[in-house]
Amino acid sequence: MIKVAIVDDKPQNRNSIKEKLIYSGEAEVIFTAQNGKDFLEQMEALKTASRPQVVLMDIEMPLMDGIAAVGIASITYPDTRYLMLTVFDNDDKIFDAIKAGAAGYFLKDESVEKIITGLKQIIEDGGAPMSPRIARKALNMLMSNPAPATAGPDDILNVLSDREAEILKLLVDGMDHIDVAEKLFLSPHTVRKHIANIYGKLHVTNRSQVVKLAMKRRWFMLF
Amino acid sequence: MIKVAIVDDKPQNRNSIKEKLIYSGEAEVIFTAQNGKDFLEQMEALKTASRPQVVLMDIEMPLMDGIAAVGIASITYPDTRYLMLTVFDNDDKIFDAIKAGAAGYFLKDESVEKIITGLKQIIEDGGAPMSPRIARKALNMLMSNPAPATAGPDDILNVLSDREAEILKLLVDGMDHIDVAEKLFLSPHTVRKHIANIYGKLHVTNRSQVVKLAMKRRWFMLF
DNA sequence: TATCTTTTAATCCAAATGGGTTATTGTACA
DNA sequence: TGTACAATAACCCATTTGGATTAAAAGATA
Repeated sequence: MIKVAIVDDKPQNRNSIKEKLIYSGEAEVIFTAQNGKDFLEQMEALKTASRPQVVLMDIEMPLMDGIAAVGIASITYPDTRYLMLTVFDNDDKIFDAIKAGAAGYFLKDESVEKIITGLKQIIEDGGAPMSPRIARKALNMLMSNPAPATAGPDDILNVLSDREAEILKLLVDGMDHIDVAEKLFLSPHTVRKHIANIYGKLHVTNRSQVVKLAMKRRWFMLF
Repeated sequence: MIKVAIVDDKPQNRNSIKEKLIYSGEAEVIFTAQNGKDFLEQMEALKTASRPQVVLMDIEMPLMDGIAAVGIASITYPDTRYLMLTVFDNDDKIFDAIKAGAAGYFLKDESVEKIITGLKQIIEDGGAPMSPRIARKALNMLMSNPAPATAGPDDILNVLSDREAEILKLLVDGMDHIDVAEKLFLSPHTVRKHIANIYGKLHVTNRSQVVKLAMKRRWFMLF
């Protein structure tokens, strides 16, 4: 049973979706809310374990709309997934919602089967219901803000030597060249030469930039 | 004029694309290369400012193929964008190339207009040419990559003042205290005082540690 | 063997950094 | 109206850092 919450300002919408989900026997409706503010208050009142796994959230609502609510909730309750409810598939607000932290969306007149399939999918493999057009737009956004997980630890070793990679890892851990020298039984001079070579290869000019790059590319997953 | 490099093992392919681009008057071909290795050597020989903005890269080539080349180049030259050249739109290797760091691809028999449009787009708004099918696949890959987002009681703005957060962001971008002072019209003394306060609040002792922490917690990457 | 790369180590200098301390101004809050 | 805090700015000092250059030894490769 998938634990779901429904947020919509129109009572008939809430009830219609709720009944569909309950009738399917696959989902259980933890609570319903009338707007973003109401939703956040009800989430706060619940214990962690009893919070919904998925929230179906209308975009346009009074007091606090769905985009604002997702923006907050996706930070404060990151384990819950957020799916928007919309009438049009080409709504620019869908994209705003994805930026705010929504995983995907359903059309309001979607069949029960499609909704249930989508819910299962998002719980099981994280795949979110989304049209190719929106997917494309979201991807562009992710790609322009350089990508996580494109280059793994293997790729960095094609660029840096083993020793350089070893030293870079220690730099990322916040050590200075003296610490590194002691840890690796090297002269501080040697360590500094390696660091200079690393900067050259990665085209950065200081410690912050190289740490940022290494973290962004997730080169050393061991922390 | 968009600065482009072309990498393809077949001379007639290189020339055909090169002439199309030059004829359009929109792009300038910085250099051409025969394979991945040749490409990397020519990149290394160039000064940063004169490197291509976009590289059109064939996938299958002798010595070093396009995927391996992009894997390395997207790390060593992250400011350059990489677009693959392929015959088939459903080639699984396109997906491998995207994982390695490519932004998108062109079909080899694409019209000049489409190529120019694609090049402009990638420079201006980061949008990469890609079919919806491939986009969806790539998006799923990126989305399944978990988002840590452990905000809450730890939320950055509850700890740091607005000014401190502003300065921290610039530090993460690799600026030193002089750069920050100029950017914010402050005295370098003031900036250093803020930095010291940030370190104190976050319990770190140097630049690397604070950059690592900010990146790990994703404080300044709302996506 | 000759050559290349990696790793090691050193020198020099100028600049940036970290760790203290002190002090003035402005704003918000009780 | 006083007090707290944020933001501003300055001073000190020792250490770390970045950049440039040189060079020796070990290992791999052709």
